[in-house]
Amino acid sequence: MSRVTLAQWQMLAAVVDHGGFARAAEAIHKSPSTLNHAVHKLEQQLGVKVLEPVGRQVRLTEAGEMLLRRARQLIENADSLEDVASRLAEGLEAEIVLAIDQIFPPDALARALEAFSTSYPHVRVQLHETVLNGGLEMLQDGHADLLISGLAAKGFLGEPLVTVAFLAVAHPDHALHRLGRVLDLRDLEQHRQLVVRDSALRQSLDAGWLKAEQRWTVSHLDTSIDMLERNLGFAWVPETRIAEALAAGRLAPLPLAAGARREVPIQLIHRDRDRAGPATRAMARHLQEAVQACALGVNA
Amino acid sequence: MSRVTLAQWQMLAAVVDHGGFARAAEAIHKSPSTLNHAVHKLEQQLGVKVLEPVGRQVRLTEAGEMLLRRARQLIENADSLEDVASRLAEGLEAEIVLAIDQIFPPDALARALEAFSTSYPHVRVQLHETVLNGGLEMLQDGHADLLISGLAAKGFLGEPLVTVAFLAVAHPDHALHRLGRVLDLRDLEQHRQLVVRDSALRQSLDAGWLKAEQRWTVSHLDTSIDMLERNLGFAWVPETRIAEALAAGRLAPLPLAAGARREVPIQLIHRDRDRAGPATRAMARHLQEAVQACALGVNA
DNA sequence: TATTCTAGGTCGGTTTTTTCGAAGATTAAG
DNA sequence: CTTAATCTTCGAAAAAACCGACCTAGAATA
Repeated sequence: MSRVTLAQWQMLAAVVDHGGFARAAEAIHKSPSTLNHAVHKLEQQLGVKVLEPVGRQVRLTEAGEMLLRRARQLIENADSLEDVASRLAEGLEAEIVLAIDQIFPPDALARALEAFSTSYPHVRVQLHETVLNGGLEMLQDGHADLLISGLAAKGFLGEPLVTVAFLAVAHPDHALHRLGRVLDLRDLEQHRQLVVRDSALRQSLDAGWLKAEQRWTVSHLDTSIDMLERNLGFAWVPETRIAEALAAGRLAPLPLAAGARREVPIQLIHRDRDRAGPATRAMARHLQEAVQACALGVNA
Repeated sequence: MSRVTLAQWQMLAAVVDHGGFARAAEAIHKSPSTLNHAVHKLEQQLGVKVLEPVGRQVRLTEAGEMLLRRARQLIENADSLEDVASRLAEGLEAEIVLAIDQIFPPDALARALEAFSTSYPHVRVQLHETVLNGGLEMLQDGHADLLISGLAAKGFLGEPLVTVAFLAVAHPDHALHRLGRVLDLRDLEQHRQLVVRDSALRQSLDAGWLKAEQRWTVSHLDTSIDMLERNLGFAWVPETRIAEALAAGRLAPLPLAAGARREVPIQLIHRDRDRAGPATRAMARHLQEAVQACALGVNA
């Protein structure tokens, strides 16, 4: 089982690129005989002539041309691999774990991830869509590098990111709308509220803000919105997520006397800001920028 | 400029795959200390720890996992490269040159090329679409490995491949059709004939079968058919190439007294059948099979 | 035609790298 | 506390890569 080394392919490439053994030797700081030896050994190992004499020079054979073309790719891959390693050596993370609360606008998330993936194509991203305490739990257990949440984490420093507006809404045909008047909390308690289940494993926070008699708990915000549109209850949901449904008349805001709109400040929280690697920092920056870009996009 | 060798990556992979230095050493017939040295040197060159001790064994670090995943690809590419070389050593051609007369059905050609490319993905194919003597010239000059032509090549052995039926056709509104009667050659001579230019560089065969007063010569059969559909003349063209146009009424066969239909036997000719490499032989076989498959396809 | 210059090819010795076996250190299990 | 199974370290031996000097041959030149 003979093995051609990368160095051999590189030397062959050098000879071809610099047009001769002598020139190539100078370029890569080797002696001509070294190159000669390496190429001949390569030919012997493969059983294929890659260079043929023409006049007093050499040029690639047909087979050599084909092999070298592929060998160049191989060399490039090897370089790329070492490049990745060198970034890793500088502290770049191989993987970063994100805990993002479901209330965070998906547009901004997608934008941030896209920007991140172009700067750090080799860093894997693990994305957890959390709800309330679920995100905090991941942060506290050290299972997440970054958390985006509407809750404050004790003992962690967060940076304000954006405020998400929650709107109490229901289907236009919902009984609460049929009342045709301003509503108070007593009215709401008579009807079914849709809440999203806390994703925490240990201590689940009670996510309902109301003691509605009937309550359905779902795992994902999307499910909740889907149920709203099917007129299965009412709920507070992020305004940006239902903008289209409101415009199309599939949902309508409830005319509450107070509290129809809740502004929840969202924070970006590092597990350990000082020890965060470059990828984590970049991801944090991209998330900030994405939020602002989306805000501008809405205004424009 | 430190260079990690393929062997180093392979040893790392072996340690991981066989679950330890000792086992891996046995598997690849090296001593454990060799593997240890190689991996440590790798780590030192990259500046990254790839293995970490856990108990009395080792396992991949996060970074190591990522790097090894890519390294495996690299190793596979290198193996593939040497594999290609070994086939080359056995006489496989790096490139085969085909001279295919334009009258050869494109369907069959495409089918053959597709089949060939799956069996010999690394062999480049140079395809020359020739006309009449042009193909013979390439064969005689040694510029083509295989020729498909309707002409017989002196001094070369050909295998019959298929017969192509040529039909004299013109646009339905063409003056020849308006005559409304059976035509003879005198009639044709009064009108413009479209002929395809011989692609030979040295001795161009006069491709026209008629001494029509007006003649347009084009380089490609497709151009000729296009002109026919634009009612710019009449011509003999392969039936299979205009089947659709005939069915759609864009073209109509000329009612000639004789010679409206010409059967031209097509041959497959090797430059040197005995010395042909495996790729050339395979290509010849695929061409034969493609022709038969297409014939069946038409019947089905 | 003879000369000279400029390539690649060859050869022996030197230096570097790789490899190995043996001894040391560490940890899980008995 | 011993034992067995790991990885790790170390020095020497083997292998290889490397170099410089010399050889050979084609191409340009006088």
